Amino acid sequence: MGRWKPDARSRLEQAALELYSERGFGQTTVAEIAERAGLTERTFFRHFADKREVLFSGGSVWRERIVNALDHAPAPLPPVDAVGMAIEAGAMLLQDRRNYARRRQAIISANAELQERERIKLASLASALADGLRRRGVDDPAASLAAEMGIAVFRIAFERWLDEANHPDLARTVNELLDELKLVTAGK
Amino acid sequence: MGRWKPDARSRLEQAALELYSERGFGQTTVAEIAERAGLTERTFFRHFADKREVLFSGGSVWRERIVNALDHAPAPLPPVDAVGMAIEAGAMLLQDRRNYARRRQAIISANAELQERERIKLASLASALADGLRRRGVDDPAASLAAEMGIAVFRIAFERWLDEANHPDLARTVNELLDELKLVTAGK
DNA sequence: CCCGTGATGACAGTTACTGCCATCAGTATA
DNA sequence: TATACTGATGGCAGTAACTGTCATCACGGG
Repeated sequence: MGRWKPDARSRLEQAALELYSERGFGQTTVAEIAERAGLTERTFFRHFADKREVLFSGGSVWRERIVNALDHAPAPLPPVDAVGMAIEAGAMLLQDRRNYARRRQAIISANAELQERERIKLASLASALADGLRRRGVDDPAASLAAEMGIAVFRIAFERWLDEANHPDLARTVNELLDELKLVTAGK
Repeated sequence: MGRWKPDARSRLEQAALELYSERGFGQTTVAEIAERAGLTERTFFRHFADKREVLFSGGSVWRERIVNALDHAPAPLPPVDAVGMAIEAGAMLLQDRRNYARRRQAIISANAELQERERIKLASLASALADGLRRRGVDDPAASLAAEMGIAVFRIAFERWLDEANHPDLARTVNELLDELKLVTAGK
């Protein structure tokens, strides 16, 4: 074994999740997280830019999956549906982690700063999706609009999937909401 | 005259805007803002919850105007168009303050923390719009979706209005983007 | 003339975050 | 085998955002 126990980063993530759950985000200090992970506060900030980021850095692979799915969506697909496919791909990545997602979301929902971070991450994803649409030849503002629609649909689908028992399938919920979106914008 | 110079709050807003413009948000301390306003740091935090909020608290009347416009929109209007009317009403409030809006937005665009705050304010407005739609008898998820669409349209319209000379009218830009949105969701 | 009220100042305390230097196991290299 | 290098960590001091608490004192009402 090396000089230090391995997986410092995941130990920090684990410790943070536990402490944020137990006492709440605001009542947890970074020093406490580091201590539970067997590290120092300074090391925490080497792995995560700030106290909030420890809950979000795991989302990078999820994001890449979505952007990648958009790049591989069939070319003739209209922008909204291409985005829909991408979001579905992301949904599948979450499908079998509902318990973890619930636990994490309970922490976020209880704290305004964490909600800010979550929103900006989704905004950044929307921006990446708009870039992807432009790579497909979609012009602005259609690209920006379709991307934002996709994120809005995901957010609402995710919320429903988490707190209602009758929405067991996230990808399916995304699709239903996408259809609903089309009805709503058609003026129904 | 009273014991203190009046308008402490607006003096703080003014000082903050100046300093954020001159040195940037991150390079400005609250103590400096307070000093320029002829007050103390402690007093700053009595007027604003945090260093960011000083740029956003003025938005409360704007928000009320929008929600109010939604409540007064013609009853038979489909949700998306009712939201569109509300956003237009908000747009008119900004129409003759493009210079101020540009200056403020330049500050926000240069700082991630400020973008987080801006996004969460818009998210909160979306939530208020969804509430308003429910008061009009619109069911979920149509209410949430239409509200989010309205905010997305506003964001993109606002951006274009600020940095392009050929979009001089914000309300008009909102309307154009709303039409574009309908085309996009229709699969065009 | 006194008394409560409200906006402010003063000050200490916590904690998120940063910069800088030290440490030292493992690895490559001479 | 000796030496230099690297990378992850610890330690520690410093800044600045925020909070709690108490003091001050013009103003208005009684």
